[in-house]
Amino acid sequence: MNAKRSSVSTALLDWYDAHRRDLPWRAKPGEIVNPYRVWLSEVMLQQTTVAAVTPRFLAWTARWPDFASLAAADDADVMAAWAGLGYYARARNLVKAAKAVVAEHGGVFPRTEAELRELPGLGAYTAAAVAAIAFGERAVVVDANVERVVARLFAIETPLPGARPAIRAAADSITPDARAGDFAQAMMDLGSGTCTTRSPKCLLCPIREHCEGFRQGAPERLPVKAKKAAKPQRFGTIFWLERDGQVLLVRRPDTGLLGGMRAFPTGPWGEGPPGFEDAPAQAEWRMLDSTVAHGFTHFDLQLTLAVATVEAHQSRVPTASEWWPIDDLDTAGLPTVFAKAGQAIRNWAIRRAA
DNA sequence: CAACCGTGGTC
DNA sequence: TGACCAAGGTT
Repeated sequence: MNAKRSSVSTALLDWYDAHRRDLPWRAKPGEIVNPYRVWLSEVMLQQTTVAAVTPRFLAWTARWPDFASLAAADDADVMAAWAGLGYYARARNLVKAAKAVVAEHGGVFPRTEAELRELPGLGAYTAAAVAAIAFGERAVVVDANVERVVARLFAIETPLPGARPAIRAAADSITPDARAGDFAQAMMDLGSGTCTTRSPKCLLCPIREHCEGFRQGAPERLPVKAKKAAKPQRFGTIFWLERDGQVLLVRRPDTGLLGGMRAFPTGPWGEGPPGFEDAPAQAEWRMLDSTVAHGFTHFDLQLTLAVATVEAHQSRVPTASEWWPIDDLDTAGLPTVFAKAGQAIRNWAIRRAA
């Protein structure tokens, strides 16, 4: 083992033993690791903060505690349980992967990085993290925390994403053969609490003396990142169709934006001014004055709200739709953009009634 | 390989 | 307060 690998990993693991965070998916020292919980937490934590994941992880594991229960779960229930977490392909892939574990692996999670990589929703990072944390395999685990720590430790100046190969090689060079899972979690704890994006707490860092970025001064400028393109603005209309205290919901197609989620009917979102063309039924549509704004990863959306009421007998509506009690709308599992719109319309109705 | 895919936390 | 960001994956 090279000298830097040994000294960095030893210092970091000692620090981890003393300062590790107590998280619900983390086995306590001496406790048996549960691979299902490790996998689930890793997927939930993809591009998602610990603060947002923690309550959702607890609720999810209470309802679906293992691969078998998740593989047998109702799709609509799973998607509703994921509502608000974003990147909904993760939920669709969780079910697919759980079914594959039951059907193709006899209910036992594969333990090598290569086998894990074959399951839907497990990419390079997650397969390595599960192999290391759940099964103790030596794997090079590189997430955004590790990228930041390593870019500073080795003073890598190449901008992301171009620096990925060099960062991965550097991470490999400091990953120990033993305790690879603890090492990965130590790097992530260090990155999230100490080697933070804006103002790293270098005086508290256990590997400061090995850090080239610290030695040079101004480690916070690393890693260098390419500038992001401005987000385009799009417009759309959503349709609130009410009938006898219920509102019409549809299920979005399984692919694409908000795929597989319950939603209000809506036309395509584009440049044009909003209109009534894509209404789900013939009715006296009325456009509300206020709009709802929502930001997605790669565009900003301004939604116009169209409302109408129909009588029970005139209920010619899309086939893949359902009437949902308005008073129970919070249980429908709507993605945040539609939850916002629904709340705005209910607020409008309350003001109007007053 | 660059575009697509969400949302809440954080300062 | 808005801009940036987070335990990324898929196509």
